[in-house]
Amino acid sequence: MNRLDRVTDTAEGSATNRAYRRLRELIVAGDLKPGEKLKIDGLRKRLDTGASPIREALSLLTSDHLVERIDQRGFRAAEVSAANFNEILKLRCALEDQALRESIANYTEAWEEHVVLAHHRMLRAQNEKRDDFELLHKAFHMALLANANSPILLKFCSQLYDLNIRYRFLAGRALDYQQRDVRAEHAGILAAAIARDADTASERLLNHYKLTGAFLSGLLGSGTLG
Amino acid sequence: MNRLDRVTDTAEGSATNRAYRRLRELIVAGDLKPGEKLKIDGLRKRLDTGASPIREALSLLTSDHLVERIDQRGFRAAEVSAANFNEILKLRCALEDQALRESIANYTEAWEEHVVLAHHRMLRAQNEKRDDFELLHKAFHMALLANANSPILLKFCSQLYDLNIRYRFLAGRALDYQQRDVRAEHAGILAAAIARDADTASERLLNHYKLTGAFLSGLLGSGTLG
DNA sequence: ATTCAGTATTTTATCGATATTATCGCGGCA
DNA sequence: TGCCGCGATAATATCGATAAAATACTGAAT
Repeated sequence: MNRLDRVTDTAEGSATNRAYRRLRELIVAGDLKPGEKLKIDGLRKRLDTGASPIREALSLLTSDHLVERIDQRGFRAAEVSAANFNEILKLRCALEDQALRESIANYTEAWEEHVVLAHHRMLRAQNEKRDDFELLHKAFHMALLANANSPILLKFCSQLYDLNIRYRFLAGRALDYQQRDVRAEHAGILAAAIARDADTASERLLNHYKLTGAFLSGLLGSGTLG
Repeated sequence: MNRLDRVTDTAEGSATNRAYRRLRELIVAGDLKPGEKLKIDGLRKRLDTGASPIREALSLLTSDHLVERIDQRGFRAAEVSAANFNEILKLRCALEDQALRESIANYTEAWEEHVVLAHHRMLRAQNEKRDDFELLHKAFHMALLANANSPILLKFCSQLYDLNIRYRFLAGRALDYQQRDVRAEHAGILAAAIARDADTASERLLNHYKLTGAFLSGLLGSGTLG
């Protein structure tokens, strides 16, 4: 593979990075099912790359709790369970509460503008039903927390976000976002955040998660998921 | 390398696992200095193994925030800074507070016995000045939190513990544990935990961390490190 | 039928080699 | 003198092959 081929590849960066992003997509979106054995050779063919990048990408994904590594017995996609889902929800609420409050405490105009922009981009994608909505939705939520200036906390939140969204995909993408006025919830969080009202912002944010959580928890309980 | 050689190796498990453990030791103990470039070939010779296990171990360590991976530019040991240290301390307090309270809320006799045992082993190692004290010290703290039944939270706490202990090593192992009656602090935490007094236990645990934290923060501020 | 041992097959883990990329140093030029 | 680009060097990333381990399979004995 020479330089020119590289450029025309679907994504830039090293083969490992591409494999990492692609595999994460596949797991989060549920194309690789929970508990499924991730055979190197199969993935090698599927992603059209060597075994080394695959192995390294899978190693990286173990840190995101999306892949489990069993010594000498390869990799498998992380299992899902109601307990796991509830743990993620609880942790998310605790960590994002803290991050959002610190973010607001460190208020700057630059941050406010970033958040407003992220919200607008998300809204636009939502209205146009563009397929990058999920990406921008995450970007909005991360933007809210970014001003906490706490890289580790932010990374934890990002990981938990991905773990959570995986359950949304498993439950069926269409189901959840029709039921409520999610736009209003987002707008409410944004408004409270830029008004520097940490209590209200946090309450709305956590409510936003808990509503989705209760909905998904119901599905999980009724055995809809794997 | 055949089967018999494997068994006589310093540690068991795959080459990747051995490299992972060894590299983590080296970084936490400060033998690999913060910010130091981690050249594959150098480590390959130092640990007497191939490049693949080294790369994979370094990938795993990035998830522990002990190694930074820069695409196409290799790996380096994570930097240290006062800001980073304070972030770790703050997060640790928040997460361990939650974990400890849940652990106590889920009280069982089996858990109580585990904690008592872990405490005793740590104490014995401390009295005999054995070199596995650090390992047993971590085991005691993790045992306190284990009953929260929250694997992700526990893993976060474990990672933060390692990140924190790294600063202790960098500051010089001897310095901190002479100043206070750490034995009494541990005993106090244990007593409150098995008395199921979550408020007291958490207060003592957090104080335990904050005392060490203030001490190290002082050293950091005076430019003793990095 | 069931269990067990031994064998065949699949899969993982690891090595050695190569291609690609970054880095360093030197000489020419403003 | 200082800076830019080019070539040499070093390091990374990746591949293909092999060794080691686990899994699946077969058939005999109970």
